[in-house]
Amino acid sequence: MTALKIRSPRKPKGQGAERREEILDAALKLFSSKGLHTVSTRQIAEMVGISQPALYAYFATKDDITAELCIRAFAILVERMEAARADFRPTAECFEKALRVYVDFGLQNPDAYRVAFMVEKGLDGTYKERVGDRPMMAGIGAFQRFAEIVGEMRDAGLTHDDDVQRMTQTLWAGLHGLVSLLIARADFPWVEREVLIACHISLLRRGALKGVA
Amino acid sequence: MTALKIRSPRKPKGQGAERREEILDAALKLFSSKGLHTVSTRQIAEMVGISQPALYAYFATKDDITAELCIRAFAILVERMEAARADFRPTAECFEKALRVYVDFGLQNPDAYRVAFMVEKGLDGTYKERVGDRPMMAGIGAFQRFAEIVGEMRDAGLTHDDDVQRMTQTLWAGLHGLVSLLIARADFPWVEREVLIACHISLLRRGALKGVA
DNA sequence: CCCATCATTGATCGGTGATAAGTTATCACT
DNA sequence: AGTGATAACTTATCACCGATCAATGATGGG
Repeated sequence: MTALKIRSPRKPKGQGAERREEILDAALKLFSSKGLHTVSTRQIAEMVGISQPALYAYFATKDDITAELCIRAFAILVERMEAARADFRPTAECFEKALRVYVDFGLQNPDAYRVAFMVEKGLDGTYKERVGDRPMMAGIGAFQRFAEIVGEMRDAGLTHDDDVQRMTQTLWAGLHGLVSLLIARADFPWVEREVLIACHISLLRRGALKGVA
Repeated sequence: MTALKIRSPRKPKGQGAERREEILDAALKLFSSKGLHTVSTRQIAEMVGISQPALYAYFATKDDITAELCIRAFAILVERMEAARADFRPTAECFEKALRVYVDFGLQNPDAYRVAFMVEKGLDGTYKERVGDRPMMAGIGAFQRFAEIVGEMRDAGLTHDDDVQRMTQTLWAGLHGLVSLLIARADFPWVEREVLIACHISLLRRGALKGVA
């Protein structure tokens, strides 16, 4: 019988279909500890336990690996933003809490954050051509969740700026600056971290909202 | 005569001592057009008109070239910050102008800015060991000029926060976020750039200063 | 005129991302 | 069991990278 045979996945030497996950895990681990540029495909392959060319069966390019990690990082961020939006009401307190969700995400997932927002993508556009703008689309997705929250604040008449996109981009930039600097320049003589974060978020809140000086 | 012979610079084939400047000029030009990672020492050498190993007579490492460019760029920033401070009076207008000096500098020297604040320095510290923190120190020099301006605003009783370091770090993070994202994510669907900058600076000003809602 | 000096170079090293061709193992089907 | 197709993987290799080194060649001093 076997009227219609479903192609079953083979698992010859390694764990088969999980191989791709193993590669991503190894890559993220290595990127986190050694930095993106200093990690080679051979190192990734060695950690997975396969030969270096074997990677290219799952990813066309090294950049594709980082792009995939980037997309996943954004997915996590989207998840958290949606959670934050679930019990959101347009108040200054909720607003600050949403900003903190972003900061906490970045600081709790510094590796993912690095890959998502701090990776240098060549100016000539070769990266974009090869990898497509899927990572960018994922980023915009996360951004839009944030925009929805800002939109609710605007609708409640609490924001200084009526343009949601503009205000969201500004706030995002403000948050990203703090997170990226804390991650990339951990050895800078920062003021105590929690104090700095609270101070920064307060500043953004004062700058964004009306009548909460 | 010639009681004391000054070592006269030799100019065997090229222009001698100016060679170093030529290298820096070529490197900056290439970095600007093609991005930091995709430019090779051979390309730099070819543009200067010398062989690739000849570079290493002037710079110990490729990173040293970028570091030198970075330091020079920040010298310019310090210069601009001091110029901004020269005719600075503790008003909201002057304050915004100072913020804009930083943003303009970053956008006009994206490669130097990258090297100073956005380049991934392997967490193992190999980069730092080779090149030192001279680029970052140069950046911090500019940071301190900025702190002086914030200090004047505080002394005039215009800031929300009395702690100058804390406030300066917060503002710096806010500015850095905008600059670094505009540089690294140039293809993001940003609101019109000038508008976004103005909006961002206004937000930071509202968040930092009292009674200028 | 010769020599010491030093900027400069071709050759080369280990390492990189990526490709091509060949090998092995598993499958469907007889 | 045997066969062909194919997926998974490997070895060998390519062009290029940053960096090093012995050799080259021009220069100025004695």
